Amino acid sequence: MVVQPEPMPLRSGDPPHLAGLNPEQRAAVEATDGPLLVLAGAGTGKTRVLTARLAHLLVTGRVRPGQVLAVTFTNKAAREMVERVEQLIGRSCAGLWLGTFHAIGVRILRRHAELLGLKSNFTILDTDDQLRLLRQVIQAADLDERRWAPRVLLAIIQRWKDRGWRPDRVPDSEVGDFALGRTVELYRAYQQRLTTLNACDFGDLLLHGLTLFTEHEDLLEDYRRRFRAILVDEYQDTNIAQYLWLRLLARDHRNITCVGDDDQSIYSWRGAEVGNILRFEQDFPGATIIRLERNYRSTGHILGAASGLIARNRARHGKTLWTEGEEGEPVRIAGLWDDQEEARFVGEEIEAWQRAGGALGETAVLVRAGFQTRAFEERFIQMGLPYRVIGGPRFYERQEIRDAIAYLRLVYQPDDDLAFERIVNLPRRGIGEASLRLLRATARAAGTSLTAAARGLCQTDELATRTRNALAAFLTTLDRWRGRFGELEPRAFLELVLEESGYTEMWQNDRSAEAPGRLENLKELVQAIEEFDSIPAFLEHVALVMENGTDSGADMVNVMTLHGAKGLEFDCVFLAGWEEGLFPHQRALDEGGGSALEEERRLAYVGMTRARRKLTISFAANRRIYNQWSSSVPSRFIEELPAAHVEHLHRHPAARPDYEPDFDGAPFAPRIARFRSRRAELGKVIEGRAELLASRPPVAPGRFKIGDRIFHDKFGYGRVETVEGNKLGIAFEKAGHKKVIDSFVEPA
DNA sequence: ATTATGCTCGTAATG
DNA sequence: CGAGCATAAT
Repeated sequence: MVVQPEPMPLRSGDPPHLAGLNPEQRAAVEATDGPLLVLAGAGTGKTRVLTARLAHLLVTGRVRPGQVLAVTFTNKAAREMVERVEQLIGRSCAGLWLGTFHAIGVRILRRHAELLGLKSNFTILDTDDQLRLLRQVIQAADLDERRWAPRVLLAIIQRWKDRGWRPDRVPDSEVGDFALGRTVELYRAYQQRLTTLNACDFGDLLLHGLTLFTEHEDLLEDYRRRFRAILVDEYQDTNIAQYLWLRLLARDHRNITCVGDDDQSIYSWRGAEVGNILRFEQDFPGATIIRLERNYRSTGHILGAASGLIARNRARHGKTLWTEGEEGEPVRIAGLWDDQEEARFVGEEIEAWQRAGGALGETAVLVRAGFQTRAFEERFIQMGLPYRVIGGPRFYERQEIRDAIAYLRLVYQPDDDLAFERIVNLPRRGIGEASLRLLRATARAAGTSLTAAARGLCQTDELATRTRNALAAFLTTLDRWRGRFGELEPRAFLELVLEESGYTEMWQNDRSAEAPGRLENLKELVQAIEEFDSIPAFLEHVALVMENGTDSGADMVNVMTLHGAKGLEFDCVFLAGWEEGLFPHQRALDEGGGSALEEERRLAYVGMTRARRKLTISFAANRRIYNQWSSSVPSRFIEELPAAHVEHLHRHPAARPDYEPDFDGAPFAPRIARFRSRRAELGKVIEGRAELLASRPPVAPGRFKIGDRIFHDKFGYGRVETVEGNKLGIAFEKAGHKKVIDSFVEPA
């Protein structure tokens, strides 16, 4: 049965967590046990439903906090959820297992580390550490690390871990040419090194969990009994390993709620599998599926344009967003000469927005690739337009922060060889590569850590006296710090280490441009550590989190990548650089098969649905890439937008008859023939329309006539009864008579 | 041990 | 073009 949803009247007796929910939302919140998939379109109140459902479970007494497992994708989302739930139920929900998969993974792993041959104080490695380690592994296998790049191996191993494969489980068919087909051997060696280092990488946090569960039935039973309700946010972003976790844990009671939007799955390159959300009904037979399609965010035109675009994808559940809000302005499309003109155009538009009373903080410029932000930054600086770039290198990934943390790690864990290598000669202590090689060889031969090997080596005369003294002094300093480890507050301790190590001084003496910023960051780190009771607690936090401290309060234009914009919304959004090769990105086009292209299209959809009121899409005919000019052709996504919701502001610059594209040396070169035919089309349209240049609609308007059989994403099959402009009256086979906009409908 | 020079490579970025 | 890394030169 399909019912056109009506806003639910407020019932006076409703508890706060149910107040103001629409019928679908309410159904999702109140659904009883069993697998439940909530397909929540952009701006349909997904977070609201998730928190309300959690509150509902707690308030009705169906579960106690300690019996709920709730997973989110970012720490930020986790924090927000705790906050909102506590607000809804009016008390603390301490004891709740709420966090990212990885945070929950660590928590479980620390409890049972010994079952995996680890100590419970194991270190969590980041990408940098992993690469160092893999380089060693590749070298140890007598392979040329220039031919076989550690990065590539890391990607391969990560991929395998994402799928839940330990070295013994990697299918033969997946062993590629890398390292002459010895990848599994390298993977195994890497895991061995991790164990000796008492370390895990991020993939292990999930993979080891799976090993625990599958090899210790009793333990799995424990957790199954413990978690009587499971909630998962952003299900479209889960990887196979995470899916396997959920399936194991939910097997008995099957009381699992997943919330997500297949149309917003944009992280396959990070291991996410849209398949998980598409397959939900097969994975959890008898599952209830609830669609949230009422959008509270965007205008009708924005929604119509975005829906028309995403409808081109095949791999999707299919939803039709609708709104009771106003139509608003059509989505505007602007063709500019080059990236600078694009930046100028956007800048002027933002000024106009501001003059009309709009806030800068409510505007955003979203780009596909990081380098695109530069043109905007330059222009905004020139104009004196306040802006901030969101994203960029994260705080804890910065060199100086990683160095400082390496000091703490080494003090806390003398066997942390990676930390040792990082800072043993930083600042310079005269312990060079040659000495380090000897140290490594000694450690390896004795099967000990570098610290232990260094101690031994200082008793012999194998090292030059100078080096030996330097090393001995370093070890003594470390031991002194270790002596004061428990006695000082974390902040005082960190300050002591930074001071006595000469690390701060190193940057003070550095004359380079970035040195002041680095000192600034170190200060921030010192501030940040104050919130923690102990250094170990701080290290754990750092390994898992550490946000980029941005002053999100200030009224500034937001500039970021499309990926970075997921989950955010703004009144006025600019989507820049809609050109073939850039967006969709060439890599996606090269891949063939179409699934990569579909992900690009989802990315476009995510970008468009960030906008509440005003949406402008732009493209440039010429762009500098790697400091080389190259010509481009408008993105296919522009043509795919339903004409009814779109307005063209400029004629395409490349439509000039005298325009000669220069595709030579372009990193992503479109086909010249394709370009020429495109130009011919654009020329024709310009003749027809002086000012407004309409894109070629996917199918000509007025394409439906009375009696046509059609298909609608939401209402299914039907027959056209009336036609008024772009509005169709349809007799649906299942859903009765309805008026719909023709862009939501396709010929059956 | 540090510094200079040459080479390659270039989508997105959480835990 | 320029960051990041590896090798060569001092």
